[in-house]
Amino acid sequence: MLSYLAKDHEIIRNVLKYRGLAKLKSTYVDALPEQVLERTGHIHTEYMQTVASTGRLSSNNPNLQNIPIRTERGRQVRKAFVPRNEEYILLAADYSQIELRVIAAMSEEETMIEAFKNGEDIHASTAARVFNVPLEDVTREQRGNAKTVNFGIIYGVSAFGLSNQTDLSRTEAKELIETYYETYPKLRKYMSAQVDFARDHGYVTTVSNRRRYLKDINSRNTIVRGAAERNAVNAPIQGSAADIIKIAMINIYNKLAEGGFKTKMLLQVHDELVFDVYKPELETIKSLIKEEMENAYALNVPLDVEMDTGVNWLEAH
DNA sequence: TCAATCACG
DNA sequence: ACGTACGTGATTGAA
Repeated sequence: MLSYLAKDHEIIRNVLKYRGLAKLKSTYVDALPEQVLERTGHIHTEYMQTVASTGRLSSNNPNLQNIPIRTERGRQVRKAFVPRNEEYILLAADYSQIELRVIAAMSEEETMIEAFKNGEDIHASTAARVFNVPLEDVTREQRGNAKTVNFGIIYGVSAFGLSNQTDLSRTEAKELIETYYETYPKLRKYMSAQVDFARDHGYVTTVSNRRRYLKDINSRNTIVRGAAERNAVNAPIQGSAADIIKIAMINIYNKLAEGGFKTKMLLQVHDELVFDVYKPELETIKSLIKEEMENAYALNVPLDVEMDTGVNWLEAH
C-alpha cells in the first residue's frame, strides 16, 4: 500500500527509505559481527534439511541465504564476505534459469527446450514469440514483461497478479498469458496434469520422487483449493531444482575430499554454491564444479552454470 | 506469541 | 462473487 501511495507523497517515500535502511542495519550490519564464533573467527550458518516443504534447504542462525544484493547499500554488506586469507579466492557458481529449464524438461515443451539448447536469452526469446517480433526488435519493456510471465508461470500467476506486477492492464495481462500458453502449449498441459495427479494421489513429486502432500487439493473452499493447485505446479519445479543442486553438492563434496583439495564449499543459496578456493587449485576447481553442477542430473534440456571469482562475495557475481 | 515488514532465491 | 504468484528467516512492535 505504501509503495502504491509513494508516488504522491514525499513522506511515504521517506518512510520506505527509512525502513529499508533500518532493515539493513538491524538484520545485517549490527547482527552479523555478533555471530562471529570466537573459536574460528568465522560466521557459521546452520542449514535445515526438513523445513521447506518443497525440499529446499533453509538457513538460519544466521540466515546466509538472504544476504542483500538488490540495492547499492545492500551490496556493501555482501562485500564483507571474503576468503579466509590472501591465498584463497571466493568462487560463486550459479545455475542459469534452472527452474525454467526444469519446467521445460518436465513438460517436454519443445519450443522452450529448443531455446535452451540454442543458448538463447530465454526472456528475450519468449518476448519475441509472444509479441510476435524479430528477436533483435524486442524492447526492454517487452523482455521485462516476458520475464515476469516466465517467473509468474512457475508460481501459477493470475491475470490480476501479472497486471499488478507489470504496467499491463488486467485485459492485457489476460491476453499475454493466453498468448504465452499458445506459444508454449505443453506448459499448460503439464500444469493441468500435475493438478490432476495431485487430486488423484494427494501429492506431487520431483524428478527424484520427493513428494509434497497437498491435503487441500480437493477442498470445497475455492481459495484454499486454488493455493493447493498452485503448490501442485510449483512444488515439482522448485523441488526438482533443489534435488539437482543437492546431488551436485554431494558429488562435489566427495570430489573435493577424494582429491585432497584445500578448497571448501561454504554456502548454498538455492541455485548457487559459494566456494573458498585455494588459489593454486582454481582452474582445476572451476572445471570440476562446472562439470558436477551441469551434470548432476540429466534432463532433456542442458543445465548451464555461470561462475565468477572475486576478493569478496559481491565481486564473485 | 503473532502479524507485518522486508531481506533473499 | 470471491481472491488473486512459490519458498524461506530476522526484526519489530503490539497483543
